[in-house]
Amino acid sequence: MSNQEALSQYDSSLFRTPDGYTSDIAVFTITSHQLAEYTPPKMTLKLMLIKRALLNAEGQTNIEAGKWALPGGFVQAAESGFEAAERELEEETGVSSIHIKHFGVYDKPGRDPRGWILTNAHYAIVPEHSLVKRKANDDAAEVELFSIDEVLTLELAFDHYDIIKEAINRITNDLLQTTVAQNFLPNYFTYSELQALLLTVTKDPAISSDQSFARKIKTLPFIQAVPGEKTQRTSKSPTQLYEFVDIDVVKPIYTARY
Amino acid sequence: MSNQEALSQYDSSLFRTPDGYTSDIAVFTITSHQLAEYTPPKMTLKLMLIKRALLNAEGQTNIEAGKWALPGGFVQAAESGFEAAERELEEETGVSSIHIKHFGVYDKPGRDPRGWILTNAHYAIVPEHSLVKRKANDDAAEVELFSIDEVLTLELAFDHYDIIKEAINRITNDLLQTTVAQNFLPNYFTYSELQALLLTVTKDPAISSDQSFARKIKTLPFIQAVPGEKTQRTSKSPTQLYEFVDIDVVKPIYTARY
DNA sequence: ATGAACAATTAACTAATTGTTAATCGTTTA
DNA sequence: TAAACGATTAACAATTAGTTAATTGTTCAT
Repeated sequence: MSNQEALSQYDSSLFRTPDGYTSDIAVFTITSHQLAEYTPPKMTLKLMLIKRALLNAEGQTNIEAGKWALPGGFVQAAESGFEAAERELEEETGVSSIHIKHFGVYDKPGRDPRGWILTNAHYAIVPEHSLVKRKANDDAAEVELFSIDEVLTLELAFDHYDIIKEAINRITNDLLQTTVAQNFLPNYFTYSELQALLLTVTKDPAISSDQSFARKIKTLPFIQAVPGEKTQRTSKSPTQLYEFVDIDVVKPIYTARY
Repeated sequence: MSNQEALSQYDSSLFRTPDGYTSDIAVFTITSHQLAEYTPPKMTLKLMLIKRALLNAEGQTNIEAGKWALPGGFVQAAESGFEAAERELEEETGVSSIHIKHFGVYDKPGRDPRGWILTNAHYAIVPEHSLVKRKANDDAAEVELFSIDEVLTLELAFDHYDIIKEAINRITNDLLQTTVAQNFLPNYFTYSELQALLLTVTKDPAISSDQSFARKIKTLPFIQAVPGEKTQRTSKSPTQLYEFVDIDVVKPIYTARY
């Protein structure tokens, strides 16, 4: 009794199967405003959306045309949903080998009027400069960055409201509870750059106080100073550069201070 | 140019679609050994697996027969993957309205020899007593609980090794960084019961020290003492009972102590 | 009754960390 | 040459953590 034997008896046409399998990507970036030279940046977390074109590549009326949506597309049989997300992100923004993370599946019956279509939701973190060379493809009429506050007020396609809401929630938690922050920063960064980044998603006084945060960063086991490396990009006096150490940290909420 | 018009032009038979869509559930429970009356319990985190039967319901050779696997099954067109997980968990264990959480999709090409079959991975938390009345269904020859250490040494079906590894990782993190622990405990619990639970996934001295933990629990904003409620189930002298308060907590790793 | 046993709780103390304000440093620029 | 300013260090009181020891409340064996 082998798997071969079992396989010969299996026939997927006996029951209904999905009509489509897609991957969507919430592409986050940080826009960094440096008000003047030698000052720390002010950062804002932004999400990239595309406006769905009126006509698709075949010249037919496009589904959910004119609404804002996450970039994405159909998964091919020879790839995983994750690989499809990588491919589509590359097609959409020209960015590859970047941080992408799966965070959910959206499959509520009726979510897509075309039929039983499932989507994998991912979020990606890309540096701002890589979005400059983004190009609209056939399906995407416009591409734009929205701040976290404004994005949920837009008219969004399909169930992308729910997906985006969860994406924002997820990246906020991950930024604070994991070391994904490193994907928004250069390899070597100053304490004030990391601080500016974290302040896009929290108001914790332990982070917003310069003195406390500068003191704290030296004790974090997943960050280390790079000996001798300094920069002047955030201040006139040369500032110590730090880098992430590749360990993963899980800190219980039961031992934190409140 | 309406969605109607666009829909009439959409034909999913033009491209290949998945051959099946399933949901699997990693069912965790805590087995609680109370060594004697009036003592705190020793707890162990366990995962429920089923041994795949040699023949399926139709009397045909079953796929991946004889291996240990996560319970699960096909998602129906009228339900979401999450609802399918709920339904299957209920069929498998008789448990409903319990904590279930989606944590990943497994869709690597070739993962299932029957074709392009995707699975949604969930984990569920069920009280130990509910697994007593579990019943084997047609596909499941045997049902057994395995400790976290031994489960990864078994011969597992499909890519369930990967799924289980991630499930363990996820529940460990969630137990420490969220308030899911409440799903393993009675509504009112003592500090030593919560402590025993957390010690199944961490060795943090701040948790393993009775004195520190008993002092700390009073300051946690998501746990409160239930006035006047005491129990003797963990000690001869009546012990204060606590309950979870329904707020969610996100504590940055950047402000923790190391 | 009496005391041993034991989990829960409190006390007490030292060490470490935090929030805060103030001072100092290094460099640019007017 | 000094003002400006971010980075860094100093200093200190307040809080918290880790630890050991003592106390409390109850059961149970004698």
